[in-house]
Amino acid sequence: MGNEPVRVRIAPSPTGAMHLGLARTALYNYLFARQHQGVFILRIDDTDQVRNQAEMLEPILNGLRWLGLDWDEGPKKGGPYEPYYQSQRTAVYQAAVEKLLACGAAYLDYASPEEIAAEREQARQRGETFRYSRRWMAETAEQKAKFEAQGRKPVVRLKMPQSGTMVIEDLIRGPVEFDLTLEQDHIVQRQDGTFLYHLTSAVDDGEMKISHIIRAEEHLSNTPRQVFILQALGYPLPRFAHLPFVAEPGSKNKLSKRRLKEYLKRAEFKELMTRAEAIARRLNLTTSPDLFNPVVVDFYQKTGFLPEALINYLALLGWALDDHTEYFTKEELIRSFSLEKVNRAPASFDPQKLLAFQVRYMMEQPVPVRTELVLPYLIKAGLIKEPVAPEIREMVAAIVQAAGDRIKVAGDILEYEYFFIPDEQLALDPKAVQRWVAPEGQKALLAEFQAALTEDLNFTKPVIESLVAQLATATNTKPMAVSQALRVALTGKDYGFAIADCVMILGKDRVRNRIRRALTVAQQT
RNA sequence: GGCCCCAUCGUCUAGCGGUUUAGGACAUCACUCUUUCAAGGUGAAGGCACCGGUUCGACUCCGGUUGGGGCCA
Repeated sequence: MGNEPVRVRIAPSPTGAMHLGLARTALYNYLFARQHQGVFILRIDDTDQVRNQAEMLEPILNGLRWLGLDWDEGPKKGGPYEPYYQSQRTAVYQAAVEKLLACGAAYLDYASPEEIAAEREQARQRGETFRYSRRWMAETAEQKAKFEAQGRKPVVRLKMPQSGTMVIEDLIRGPVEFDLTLEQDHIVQRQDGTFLYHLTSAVDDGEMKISHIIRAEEHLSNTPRQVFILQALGYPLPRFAHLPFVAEPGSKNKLSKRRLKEYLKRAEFKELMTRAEAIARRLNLTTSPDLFNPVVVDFYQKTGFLPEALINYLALLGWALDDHTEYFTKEELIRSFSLEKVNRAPASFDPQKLLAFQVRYMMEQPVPVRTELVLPYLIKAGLIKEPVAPEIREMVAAIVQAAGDRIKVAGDILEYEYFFIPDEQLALDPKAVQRWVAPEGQKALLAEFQAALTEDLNFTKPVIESLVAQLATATNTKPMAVSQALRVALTGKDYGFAIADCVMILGKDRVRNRIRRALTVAQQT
């Protein structure tokens, strides 16, 4: 293969969602292409002719763009081998089938499904592996005429070699041997003229001069017949690399969108989902498994993950450079990636580890960047207005700063909606009020703090901190009593970040309002 | 059912015959720090599926068993 340019591809079907497994396959293809200054192709396997083609494809295009896995040839990009939609390539497939027929690599078969089934049943009874007898094969005009006179309609079958072995040199698995006597004469074109996957896939790979086929292991068993097609058609053979599955948590099953409910029984999935649902609720997003599913890339985009974090995590799901390097920029991945180091065993998806990567990437962003990431969520939730006023932006930045890594994904900002809602609408947790505000001593503390907030008070964080401390010593209570009373009054909750930060974020007036209101509420209970 | 693939801590993995009392990361647990909640710091627990063989020596090589997965039916 030496000097052949590297051309790789992914060939997804427009399914309306971008599965994580596809994302990882895309990533590995992308990395391999970039590393070799090659071409990354996106070809759409839409032979099933779904309705709303464009709509069903959009999530995949969007997912690839969001992840920064730009394709060089394909939809919206064009390229020298257009079209990149299989539904528009029937002429190519027809020509390929005719060539296969002409060279004897395929034949017209006039058997009825019942006849095939009968043969299969006989083989089964004899305890043999079924292999079609080719009894209704027609290779000459006379045979054709004879069968057609009987009213039969043909399909096109591959005329697979009936002896020998085929060895696929897989770049990840090494040599894989197949016994050709066990291969079936698979149909490549149905009676209605439509083409089967193996045909379209192999023909396109040949036509598009794909040099390396990097795809999921589910295709490994199908490789011999694709190789047969490729060879019969005279295309140079690409190299193959079969990737292990992205598996579901706790098993080696392929991760599936449909089994979300089961995954949610696991703590690590549940935690992620709870976090995401809190965001979705405030954004009024539907949380049906079809539209909001952690198995799908879109989910992470919606909740405010950084694409870099997903990329990094996905890269390590089935590949490792060495025993210690965990954090890679995309450039580093392009430099270090190698198919030889891809694992052979399925790797199960762990949302917790993904989240750990996310936190790391998030915290690497300086506050102004995190602030910008977070603003769209506040706007979408209707907590702030567009355009964002400078003082609001400043306040958000202060929240982001104070929250630190409590804001793990951008959508987590919505946890702090209490800073944005009007003082009189703040929801106070009754239990928290009961404990930290209602007792006489606690009320007195709040009143004292209120009194200390004079007009001329130098309103800075250190001043607030010492105010809290002084108040505690003066009243002979623990600082915690003061800070918790304030916290509940100001945020409605008994947990959150440093109390001086809360005070500073709200500002003197709002702090006064909220203390006053908390005292009133406490009075009523 | 036939064929193919796979098998190191709960999870992702390093390990490509001796450097290994099997290393790291996430998660877990304990302790610590702490003005709540997080975070931080320190530490702990936890694994080579099994059985044979090859070899002076196997996590590493070979065979088998078991288990898991895929493809074709």
